[in-house]
Amino acid sequence: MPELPEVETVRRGLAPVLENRILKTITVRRRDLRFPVPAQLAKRLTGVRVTALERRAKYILIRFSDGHVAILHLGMSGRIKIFPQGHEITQEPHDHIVMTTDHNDSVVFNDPRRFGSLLLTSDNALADHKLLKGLGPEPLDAAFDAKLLASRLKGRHTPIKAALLDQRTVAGLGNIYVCESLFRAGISPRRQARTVQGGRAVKLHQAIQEVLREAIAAGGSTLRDHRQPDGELGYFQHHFAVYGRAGEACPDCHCHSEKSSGIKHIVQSGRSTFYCARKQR
DNA sequence: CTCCTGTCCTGCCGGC
DNA sequence: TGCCGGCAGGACAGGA
Repeated sequence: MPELPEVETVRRGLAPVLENRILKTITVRRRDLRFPVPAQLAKRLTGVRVTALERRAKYILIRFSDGHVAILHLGMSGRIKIFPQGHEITQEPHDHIVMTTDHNDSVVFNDPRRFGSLLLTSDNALADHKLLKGLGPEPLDAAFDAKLLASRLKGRHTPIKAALLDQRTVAGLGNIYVCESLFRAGISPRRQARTVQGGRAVKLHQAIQEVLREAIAAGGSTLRDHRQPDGELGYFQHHFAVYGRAGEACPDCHCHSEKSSGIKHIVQSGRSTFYCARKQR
């Protein structure tokens, strides 16, 4: 589920609840997530103050005053629920981790498919952590420009769709926002990555940043289960130009007519791709 | 190295 | 109505 905009939305919802708070209780109901939740996690973090919530790619980093850093990934179906102090905590299936702060707010990590993970490291080991080490640039950082994107795509003999899904190229894009970015840039998902240089790289860079910024502003996209931590729905899904719209006409286009059948749905490296063959080359 | 496929897990939806 | 196959927003591990 969650790509960069959804993860950023979760981070923003979580920050006011956790920052500068001491974790009073941490309950791990299921440890067998994508990676086992460290057995000592609760013991290490209980009674420690949270100093900051950050995001790197699709990871949420929870920093603690003693140098610990918790690395949270929501996988495909992970969700964060917040129960403000005084509200009844309703339990649901797949509530794997529950924590409560010294303000009596509760934070619940729910993940039916258990592709998510919660790991623990320390500030000085963070940069070298195996999950973070190979990640490409943050797409919304100033350091990420068209030139850097082009250099990351140079020489790559894989479709641009696959290259952008690869977190080592740019970190944080997933299936939806890759499709949407390629549409906006007018680039076919089947185009060889190495041919996205010069003007095409400029357009793609701009499209990626626009799509991500707009999606964050909309609180992310809600397909099945993404909600903001306060329960509000994200609404960027209403702005999808191509994702999930096979057979429809794409915006301002005559791709759906007697002679063409609208937005195409193909499968690339095992994932659905949606695009307009008329606008994307 | 790079690239591609299989795999983990549960829930839901459409078709028969 | 009920069952079953296929598919889902991710990304690692391992093979070619």
